[in-house]
Amino acid sequence: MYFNEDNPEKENLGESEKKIESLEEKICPDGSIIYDNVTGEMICSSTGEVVSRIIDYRQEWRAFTPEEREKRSRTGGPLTPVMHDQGFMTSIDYVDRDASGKKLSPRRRYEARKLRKYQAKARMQISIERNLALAIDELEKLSEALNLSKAVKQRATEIYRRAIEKGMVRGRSTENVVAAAIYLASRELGVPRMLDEIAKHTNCSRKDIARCYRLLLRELNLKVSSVDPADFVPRIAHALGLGGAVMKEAIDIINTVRSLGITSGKDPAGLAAAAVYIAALKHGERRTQKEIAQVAGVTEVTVRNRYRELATVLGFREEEVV
DNA sequence: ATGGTTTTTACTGCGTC
DNA sequence: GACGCGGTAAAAACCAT
Repeated sequence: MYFNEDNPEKENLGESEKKIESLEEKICPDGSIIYDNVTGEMICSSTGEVVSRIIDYRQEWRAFTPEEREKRSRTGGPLTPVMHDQGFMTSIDYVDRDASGKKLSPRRRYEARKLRKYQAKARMQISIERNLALAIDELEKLSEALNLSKAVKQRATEIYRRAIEKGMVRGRSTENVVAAAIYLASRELGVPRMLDEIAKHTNCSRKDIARCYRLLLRELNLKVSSVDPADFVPRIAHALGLGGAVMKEAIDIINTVRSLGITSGKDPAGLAAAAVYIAALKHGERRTQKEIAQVAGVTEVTVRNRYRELATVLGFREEEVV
């Protein structure tokens, strides 16, 4: 069992998501379009042909509170000033005397103190910026390897920034936190990457990333709804060269089964894998359990177990379809 | 720390190509 | 015989208490 929050309802989506939906209707009136969130292709489920490639209209950041919205809008002047001037770093002596050794007046002392305080803050800012720049480098490389969308990248950056502002990176490897941020961001945006997949491209173990991910959730007070198994379907089907019709079928299977309680507590990738297996069978495009398990990131055994459950619930028998 | 649930690992038998 | 599939037992992983 991976994540057993049980939250079947979809988060309501932003304005721009609606734009995509209306686009779907325009192209295919029966609504049977599948959006492949890996390639960004729209696929007609009846013919399986790629209808169009679309770009992601969504903002690459999300705001949960008005303050955040304010903070993340990039129009207008920068709210967190970046210090270019190294000369600004000249430290102000902690002795309350001026250059000639004379004691400062109370007024000037106050000002000096204020300046020191501001300077400390600025120094902090700079160290954060420097670390962030390094992290963004790593993040860029990783998301390149993982084919991540801009939105996910941006969100991951935001998450990392908040993590570092909380001082969470100290004592942890940057790579680890970056990986966790990416994992978190990809889940938030409904394009989940699997832990193993991320771990494969880093020097971090899956466990480390998972631990770090949990920490991020806790420290930043973030809440992520459980992964929708259907989100995995396009990835799996695509990797096996299966068409849109099979994807649609698999998603249908998941949706009909969703309410029956079989899904809770189970690895969503396993369920998606089994659904694709059945869907492929139904369409006479058999793929072996081994193949599916491999691309889904689960074991054959898990595929089998989910398959068995699905088959009994759906009353599915292989002989029925040829 | 402990227990309960789930996945993984490893191994076996059976049927088919 | 190799391969796909189904099953099982024991280990490992995960979450909650």
